[in-house]
Amino acid sequence: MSQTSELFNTYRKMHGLKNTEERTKILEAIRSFKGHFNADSLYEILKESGQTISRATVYRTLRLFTNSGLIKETVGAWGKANYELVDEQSHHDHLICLGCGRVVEFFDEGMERLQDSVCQKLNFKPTEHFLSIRGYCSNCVCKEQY
Amino acid sequence: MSQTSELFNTYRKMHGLKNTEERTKILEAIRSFKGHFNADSLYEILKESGQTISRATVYRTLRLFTNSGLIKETVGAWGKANYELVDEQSHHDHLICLGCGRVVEFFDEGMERLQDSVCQKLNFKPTEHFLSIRGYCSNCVCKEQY
DNA sequence: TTTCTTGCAAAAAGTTTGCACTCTG
DNA sequence: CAGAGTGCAAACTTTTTGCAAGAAA
Repeated sequence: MSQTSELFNTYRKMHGLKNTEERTKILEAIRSFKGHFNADSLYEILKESGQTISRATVYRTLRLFTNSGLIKETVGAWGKANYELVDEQSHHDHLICLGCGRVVEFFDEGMERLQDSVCQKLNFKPTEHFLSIRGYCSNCVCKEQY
Repeated sequence: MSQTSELFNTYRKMHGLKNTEERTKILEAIRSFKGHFNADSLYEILKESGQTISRATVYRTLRLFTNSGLIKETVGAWGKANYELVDEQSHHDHLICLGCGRVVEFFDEGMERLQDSVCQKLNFKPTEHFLSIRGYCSNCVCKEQY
């Protein structure tokens, strides 16, 4: 059994919650879908794979998974709650487009090194960091309103 | 004239926008109200001071101020867009010590430049960023062995 | 006078909830 | 069987938009 499933099962048993087909399917969808998602995109992914689960259940399950530490809310664009699978292995930073809402993950070696050197200068021993840059992607930069 | 007003006026003239009482009042309210706010709290603050401005105008003005760089969206509470006044002087990133919990603010010119160059490389036009580094400060680094 | 702004009300977008029915343990 | 979970639809919250009237340049 996978690590994420265990994490959830522990939480589930601790809280007297039940194992249902819906929850299993939603977890599978999240794990097969690499990257960021929100309630609506998850709902659509499930629907496309022929497994329609009501929006209400999707929302309820997202809250449940968040509480159990399986997924986490991430910094996103406007208005919507954004999530990603919690995965300590893969570090990346985020570009968040305020135009289309897309979140692009990136990794820049120079940035990592510079952060280390800044830490050294400040006598700080880093263990992890979180960097998000908001702005407009190439598709949206020209459409910027107002 | 204040720096923030100038910032907005420059943007305003560049885009052929007009100066209105509503915009002035909203800017004043934001500046007198230290801290984070959202569309609704701003609407209420204005209403309490006897200057009711329609919600539509509040929302439109917030978008305008955001685009002009006067305020910025911040990582905030659920579901709502959260804002704070942009203060160029006090832009900083965060070092968060996992030992003592202290948050050290820092600013590194090279880091700012590198972020811009990464964005350029990825064809992304940045408006703001958040960087937090977790780790151990010099006081705590020696106690880290448990 | 021309163009931008505003308020209103309606609509859209995102999320939550009550209820009756269904399924897990 | 009891307690949880689900779908549906309605309700709610937050934000956007069309339009006619009003104000700035």
